[in-house]
Parts: sequence; C-alpha cells; structure tokens
Amino acid sequence: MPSETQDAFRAPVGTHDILPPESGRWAALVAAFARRAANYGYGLVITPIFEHREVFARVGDSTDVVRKEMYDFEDKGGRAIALRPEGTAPVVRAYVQHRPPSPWKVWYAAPNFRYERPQKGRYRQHFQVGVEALGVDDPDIDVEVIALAHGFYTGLGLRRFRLLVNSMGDAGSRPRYRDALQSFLRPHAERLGPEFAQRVEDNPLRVLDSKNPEVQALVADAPKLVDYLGDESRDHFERVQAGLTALGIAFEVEPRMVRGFDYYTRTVFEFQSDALDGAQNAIGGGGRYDTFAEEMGGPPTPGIGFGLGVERILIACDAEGVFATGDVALGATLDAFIVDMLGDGSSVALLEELRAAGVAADRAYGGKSVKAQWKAADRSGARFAVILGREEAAADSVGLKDLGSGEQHTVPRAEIVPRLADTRNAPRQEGTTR
RNA sequence: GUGGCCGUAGCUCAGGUGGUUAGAGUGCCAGGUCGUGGCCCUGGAGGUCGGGGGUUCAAGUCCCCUCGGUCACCCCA
Repeated sequence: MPSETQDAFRAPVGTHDILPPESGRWAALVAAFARRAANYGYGLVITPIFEHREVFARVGDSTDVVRKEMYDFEDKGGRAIALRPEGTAPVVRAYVQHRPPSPWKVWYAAPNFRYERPQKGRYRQHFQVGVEALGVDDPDIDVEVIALAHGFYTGLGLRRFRLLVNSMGDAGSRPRYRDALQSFLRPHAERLGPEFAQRVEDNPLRVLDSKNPEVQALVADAPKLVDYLGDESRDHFERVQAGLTALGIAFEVEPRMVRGFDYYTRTVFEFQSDALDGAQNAIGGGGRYDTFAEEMGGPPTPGIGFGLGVERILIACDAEGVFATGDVALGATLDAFIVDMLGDGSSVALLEELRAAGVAADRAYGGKSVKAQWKAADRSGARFAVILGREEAAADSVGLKDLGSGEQHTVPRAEIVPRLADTRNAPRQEGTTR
C-alpha cells in the first residue's frame, strides 16, 4: 500500500502524466487521425469510460484481458462495473443500444485500462485511436479499414512496420479447426506443462502464437487455419488480399496469428513495428467480428475495426526519428510576447485586444525585471516581442521586435493589433525573412 | 502474477575497500547592463541520498523489508 506522503501523491503504477510540449504531440496525433477518419467517412463516437462488466465479458472468458486484467469493481448501487479494457465492445454495445442505420462508421480516441505489470510500451492506462464499421460484410470494407490505418502510419512518417493478416474462419469452420488443433496438441500436454494443457482446453487457438520455442516447434506442424476455412471465408480472405494488393499495401499472411480477443471472425490483422526493440512491437491491430452484435442481444450485424496504441506509435516515431515533438506540437507557438516597462496596467488591456483578434499572446507576471521579461520572451518561442516603453508611449506607440531577426520598429498603438493579426493570417513568406 | 537490474538537487549524473559541513553540469532566481533576449561573468535558492528497520563508534556506501522505475516471461496497443 502506498504510504500517504511518499507514494499517494503520484500517478498510480503504470500510468503517466503527459505534459506540454509532449501533450501537444498527442493532440497533433489525434487531430491527424480525426482528419483521416473524417476523410474516410467516419464520425466520432464517444462512449463511457466504464461499462457494465458483462459488456467486456463478451470479449472472451478465456482471454487474459477479461480473466485477470480487468479493472472491475462494484459501484455504490451494487452494479458490476469495469473500466474499458479495449475499444470495440463499448462501440458494439452502443450500436446495439441505439440501432443507428447501417453502415455505421465511427472512430474514437480514448484511454483503455488493463491491470498488468507495466513495461515499456505496456501500461495500465493506455490510449488508443481506432475505428469500427458495422453492418458491412463486403471485403472492400476490410481493405478500407486496413488502408486507413496503414495510411495513418505512413502519414506520420513511419516506414519500418509490417502488416500481418490472417483469417480466423467463421462460425462454421472455426469449431472444426479448433477440434483438429486440440486433437493435435493434446498428446503433448503432459510434456509441455499444466499451463499449456490448460490453454489447449480453454482456447487452443492461442497456443499458436506462443513464444515458447518448444511450443513453436510443435506448432509448426500443427494444422493451419487457412486449410479449414469454408468456401465463403476463403473467398472473403482472398478478396481482402487482392484488395490490399490492388492498393499497393504490402502484407504478410501469418497463419498462426490469432490475436487476444475471442470475438474475432474471418479477417484479423496486426501492425508490427520493426523499430521497437522490445516485446511490445504491435502498434495496432484489429479484425472482423461478425457475431459480436448478436451476442450482445442485437440484430445479426457484421463488423470490423481496429485500435492503434498511441504510446507505442510515439515510441516507434521516436525510434524512426519522425513526428518529433518540436516539429508537430500543437498549441505551443505564441505570436507575441509583451515586454512591459511601464507597469501601468496597459499591458493587460493590450493582451486582451491581441487575443480577441486571434493573436496568441502572453506576458511575464509579477513585476519582473526588464531583463527577466526579455528572457521569458525568448523562452516562450514567440515570433514577436511587443515593447511597452516610455519613449514609445510618449508618441502613443509601441515597439515591435522580430525575435528571430532582431529587427525592431516603432508602431502606432492603434495599429499594433491589426498588424499582428495580419501577420498571423498571412504567415511566414518562405525565404523572405526581411 | 514470476524473475533480473536500478533508485543521490526540477533534470542528467559523480560520490574506490563504511569515516567530518553530500558535489558537478543543466535548469530556476537575482545582479553585472533598474529600456532590449540568445553568448559570457558573479552570486543565490533547491537534497530527511525513494521509505522503514538492522549491523556499526560511524551508513549515500553493508544486510533485510517495502515502495517506485526498468527489462524479460505472460499477454497485448
């Protein structure tokens, strides 16, 4: 237990504060995703950060996310509640509850919570951006969704990542495959230990992506999902692959990729960064869930979506040297900084005028020395300093200094606001600093 | 949940084999230049050495516990 003074007043294990200027990079990333999603015809959906526990139970009783990583609790009304561990279930729940017209194409940006031991790229609260498209069975939408994510990564500047795809089969083929796999694995259960044996019984598909070399060697000879696909699933998968190829999106079929949620059917995919050295190299993933809505009591409705992990994407960006904080941070750039040598209160009114005109402006507080004000102006990164000085004031003017070039003019007080507003609206003429 | 490594100013780190008032760089504040920033010089503030217990004449240094960080397993974004 954290003792009150030492540990209580800090972010809980596995969580982080994101401060300026880094927070500006987050804002820029989410803004880029929002633009892209809107461009593809997706609207924003905002769902609660917690749901009735049953909503997430549908993610899979045999998955770690549900079995041991849920932040669940009873609220004061005795309801079983859980913090959202993943993005798809709440969106499907919202779809079932509101029955919007199909196709329903939505995007989200939201934190997820999983009670895990943290390490690099794995946190108890992590942020995902994602999309869900419900009501469309057409493989074209699988391709569209994957292309959206793929283009988002490349738009950030990422290059060193791979797209892995697989098909999980459907309600007809999956049980047949499951049985075949179980029969294949069971004879080895004793040799590979109780954990393995348990998994073979609970969820044999997830044995496939084990990192244990012994298990991997075994799995290499195991029956493959693709060989058990029904005609429809096989055709769907082939059309998805053809669609990706037609768009020039490189991918690898990874027949042993199963992913961690039970609701997936047919198309599943994952983006892995080669720039991340750790074990946490999945920067995004998703798939089709054609029976999920029905399992939640809604009409049979196919769906597909993905979630992309913001923390991991930013780690990958750092590793590839792209989308750096200084280059992209939103909201950190000031147009003007006031250096006040009068101290008569006129700076307050001028600041309000500037801001009302859309000029981002700031000042130093607390009657700082002139020198300190100049240093603050410099640090602020503002393009201009506006000088309230005695000489200028005598002529009903202010000083305007370009902090980049050092050039300084005297400007009539009445003109300073429109002038800065103009400069802002017609910013930096390339190559013509003077 | 299991295991390895790590924890000294806001930040990055020095502090052989225990030994007086715990240091540097950077950042912050002030001054040199009470109207001109970035460079330079001077000064200042800032630490219960993560926390607790133990060994010892003496612990930042050794031992135990605990909290936190990090990495791996597991799992995933």
